Amino acid sequence: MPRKSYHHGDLKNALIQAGIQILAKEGVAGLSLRKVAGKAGVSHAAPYAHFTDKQALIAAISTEGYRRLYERIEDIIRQYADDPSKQLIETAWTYVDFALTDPAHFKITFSGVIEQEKEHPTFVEMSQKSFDSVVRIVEACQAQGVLEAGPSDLVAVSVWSQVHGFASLVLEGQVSHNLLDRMSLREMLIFSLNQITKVAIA
Amino acid sequence: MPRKSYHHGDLKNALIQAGIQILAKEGVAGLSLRKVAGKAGVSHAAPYAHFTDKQALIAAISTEGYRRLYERIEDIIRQYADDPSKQLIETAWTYVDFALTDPAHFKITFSGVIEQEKEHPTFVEMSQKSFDSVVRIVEACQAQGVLEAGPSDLVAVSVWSQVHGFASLVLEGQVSHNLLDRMSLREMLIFSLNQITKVAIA
DNA sequence: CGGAAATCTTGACGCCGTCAAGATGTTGTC
DNA sequence: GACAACATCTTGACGGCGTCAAGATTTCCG
Repeated sequence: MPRKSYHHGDLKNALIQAGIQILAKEGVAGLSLRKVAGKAGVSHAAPYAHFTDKQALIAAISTEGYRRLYERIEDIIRQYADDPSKQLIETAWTYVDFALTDPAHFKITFSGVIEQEKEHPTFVEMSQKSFDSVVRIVEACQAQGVLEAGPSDLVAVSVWSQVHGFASLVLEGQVSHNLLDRMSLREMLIFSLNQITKVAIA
Repeated sequence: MPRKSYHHGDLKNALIQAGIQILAKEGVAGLSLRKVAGKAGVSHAAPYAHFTDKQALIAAISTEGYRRLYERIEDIIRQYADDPSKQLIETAWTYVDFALTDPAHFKITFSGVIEQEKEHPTFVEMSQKSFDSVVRIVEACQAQGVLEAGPSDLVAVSVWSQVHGFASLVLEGQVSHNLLDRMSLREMLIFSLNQITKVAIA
């Protein structure tokens, strides 16, 4: 889409969105600043008015990924306000669903492509908020005896590890065809979650 | 190290080792075919006699990472032949230890940097062998009532997810300082494993 | 021994991230 | 309303990158 004026108006967000689209179409390897600029209809060096370097754009795209996840988690918490088990399952599934729906965006967000995360405070903040949401779900589950008692942040790390690991394994194709023929990914995920819960959930 | 003859002799392995060293020193972003070639003392296009493209070299480096893990797992199985719980813990820890000791090599091996894995059969074979080792440990644990009964490959996916996820979270810095001050990573890992075992292990 | 095959070098191409210099538009101040 | 300061964007350049083609060198095998 061409722009009317010399100035774009909202180039920063346009670059982030263009980046997400390129990730979806061409994967992590296909993401270049020049292509992102081209897609947004500006010259190849224009992004440097908004991002100090490529890592900064990647950090912004990652932050957007975390924001997307965070908002879905908050929706789920609201939707199943009185059912912590359901919150746990649906949050886990939304995580896996993100990985399947937008693999490259998921990878760049959650697979440590960002090198110096400390230099990107909004990224750290967004990931912290997401983790805090999980802690809240864990605490609700503990209150109902669904999850083992103990420090909620520690249990949350276990749960998050389980789900993150499962999503990663699926993306890497490490889940065998043999297994995939027998049951769906959602069933496998729920099975895995039931390994760490005190009582069965579904 | 200079070489005596026009032909290198074992350039293929030299390139893989050079790649692993560069990963250790400069991270994933610093890995280029030209630097690898330079480190091995050959011209910039020499690698193309042994690898079809950069992805093929990355696949070889990843395969080497899986081989390293596989050999350690087999050592652990032998060392604790009559103690499945110990096998489980030490295998999990060797996985996390790999991530901490050589983060870039770990990432490139286990974090889906390889795009078209089907085109690299030795990589697939090595990852399959590693997974099979885990399945054997799981079955031994199930026989002793340490892990829940059920399809061993399915339970193995749960265990592997847990450990892989934990290692990834640690690498990404998602484990809070607050938590790290209270206990060691090994303690956290053992806590997580105990979430999925029927009886306490240590 | 001689030619085929494997291995390595050289040189080139286009794409990339990044920087410097300058053009263009916007905003705040008197 | 003019104009200076500023933010934004363009143009052009640089070295490094992955990759390919052509040719040089060495090894292998009939």
